[in-house]
Amino acid sequence: MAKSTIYDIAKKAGVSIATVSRVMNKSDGIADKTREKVLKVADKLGYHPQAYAQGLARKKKNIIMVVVPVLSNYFFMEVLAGIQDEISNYNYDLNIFNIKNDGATGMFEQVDNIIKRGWADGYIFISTHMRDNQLKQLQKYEMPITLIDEDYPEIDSITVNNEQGIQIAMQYFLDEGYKRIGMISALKSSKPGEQRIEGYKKALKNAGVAVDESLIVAGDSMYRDGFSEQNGYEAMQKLLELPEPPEACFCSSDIQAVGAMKAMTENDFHIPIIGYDDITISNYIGLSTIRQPMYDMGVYATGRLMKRMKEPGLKPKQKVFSPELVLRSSVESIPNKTK
Amino acid sequence: MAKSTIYDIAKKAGVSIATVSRVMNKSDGIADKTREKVLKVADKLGYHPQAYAQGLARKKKNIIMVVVPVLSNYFFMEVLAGIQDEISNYNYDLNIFNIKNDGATGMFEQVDNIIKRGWADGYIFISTHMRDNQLKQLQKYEMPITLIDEDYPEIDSITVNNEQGIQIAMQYFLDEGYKRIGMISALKSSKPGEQRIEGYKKALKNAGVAVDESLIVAGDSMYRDGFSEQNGYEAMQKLLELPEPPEACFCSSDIQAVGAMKAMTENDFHIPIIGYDDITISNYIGLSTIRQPMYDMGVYATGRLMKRMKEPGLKPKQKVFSPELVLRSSVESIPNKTK
DNA sequence: TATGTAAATGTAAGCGCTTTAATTTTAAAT
DNA sequence: ATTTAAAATTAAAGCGCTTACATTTACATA
Repeated sequence: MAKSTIYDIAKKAGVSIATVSRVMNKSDGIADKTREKVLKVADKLGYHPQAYAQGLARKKKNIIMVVVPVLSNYFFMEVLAGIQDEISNYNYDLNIFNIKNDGATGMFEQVDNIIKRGWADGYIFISTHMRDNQLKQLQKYEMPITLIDEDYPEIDSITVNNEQGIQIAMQYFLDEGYKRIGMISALKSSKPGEQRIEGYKKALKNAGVAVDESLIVAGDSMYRDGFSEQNGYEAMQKLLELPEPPEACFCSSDIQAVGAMKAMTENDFHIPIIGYDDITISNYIGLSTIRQPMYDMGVYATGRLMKRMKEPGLKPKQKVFSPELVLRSSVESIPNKTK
Repeated sequence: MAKSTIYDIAKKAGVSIATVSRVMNKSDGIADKTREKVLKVADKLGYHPQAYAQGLARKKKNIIMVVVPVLSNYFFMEVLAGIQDEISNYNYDLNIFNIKNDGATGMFEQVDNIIKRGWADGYIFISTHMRDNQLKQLQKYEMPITLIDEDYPEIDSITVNNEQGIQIAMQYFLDEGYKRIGMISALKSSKPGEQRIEGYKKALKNAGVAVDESLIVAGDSMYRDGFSEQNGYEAMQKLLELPEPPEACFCSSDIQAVGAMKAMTENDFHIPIIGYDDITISNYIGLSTIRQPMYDMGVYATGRLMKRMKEPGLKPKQKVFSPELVLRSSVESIPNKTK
């Protein structure tokens, strides 16, 4: 079945292409009889408007594009679920574009190209972690953009107050009387990596506790910037090998905490641990965590983008969600053999 | 910055649009001097070819589209990671299209529309579970398609021998001397749901063990067709409430097994359990499982699709991967209080 | 200097659709 | 039977690009 065009339908139905177009677009001013005739032919020929031709002729693509640096990641999955659910309330299709984080081409260049090429009517960028001057550049394309997990004053953005999140976790530990608190970081040079380390130090300082740099560790595998089970596993190994292991541990992500817990089990040495994110699984494995409302962030971001697409003049808005401490069995202390 | 077209560049550079087009496409037969001149202007005006116009003019979009019914799912994530990595070896962009599984519009109608609209040069459908006559329909669009996790003789497909997988797991339990083996299913009416139940029964029959229907259970929450932690949790609750609980348990997916393990912990009643998939986390929580080479499936599917795009005449090929039993601590028996 | 050839560039048609403005048809009003 | 306004339809331009074909230019050869 060679694909048919609007011309084929028009000819076969004995009308002009304009009429066919109108029928397909459900625009009115078409006699019922004509509509039926056209529809019947279109159906028989398996006709459907070509997305690219439509996109060119209209100035609209009816596409929202979400750009993520990596797919296999819980955080993105949850956020995407929110976006997905919310977008189904509008007449837009969702396209996910996965930019390569291979260093060969920078994040920015790729994002820049995507926008320039005009793929969609609006964009959501998740955790692309671009620099301010780069974000500024994007802005001048005058395209509706919403940022998730990063912010820039002139673009709509959705973030979580990370510093506050860490603060809460650390405060809990401090209140419990722990002073030597380990910190499992990820790629230290990544923006979220940096932020969390900073928050950790700040919390300690506020409590008047000296920072012991040796308690801040990351694993060696840097796949996904270190936000992986393996990385957490390696990091905890290191912590436990310390002459004086920490009494408790804060972890930059739940997924790393999963690895860290394994390391503890294997070494038969358990310290209270708190992760970050509250991915679905955490609830099932008893992992305490700082909850980020990932799903809600996706929903909110989508709503905001839609709004901006309607009213481009809107003043940029920075939405900051608050994290929340969720306590589960992982903070119960289990008697350990003394080292 | 109003977006510029090829005409703007041509005018400003004092050449024809054909020349600009040639420069942008790196086609040869362009004097170095001209190229530089054009490039400079293009750069200054922030020009980049419009994807939709290009797609229309050429007949090629340089896009591979992966269609999935749901995103927040480990299986898809892993498969996608494979696709993603493999595709980066070719000059194609990856687009993920997420069809809504809301019953309002059937899977098929959505998939059909996507193909008809001509979004991409090739498609990969993951777990869309369409019926044979529907798949047959798609086929006549003569578009390169590869199926993952479902098969149809006339379309390239990648699957795992599910029956074999269950067989292996059951055999292990039977060899260990268990006779009352529970089966945590998912949505029983789903294609994979059915398959796994069938495999379970077959394995028992082969071993001459009577099937006890009350040992085949699913949870009540049917979000994601029951392939969720919650569903597994509920299912295991049911199993443990049985007058005579099973001695071991096979689980349709790792993610359900995670929930099931929680139920066991809460009830302080442990039986050996084997999941299905081998998602990354399983290794870290000691979950035994039947490994599906998800990543490899993604890689293979992509390679196959590329090949078909080059040689459309290829005879359809059904690739079947073999599953593998991975034993971890979850099959160790832990003494339980007698009920 | 005239001529042939290859390289460089330009012209214009066309990809499949939308949409404005113009035209034709229909039906209501006189 | 006319006139007229409204409804239905069509013609044609244009969306931004590619590309086959035509034309021009540059240069070597006779």
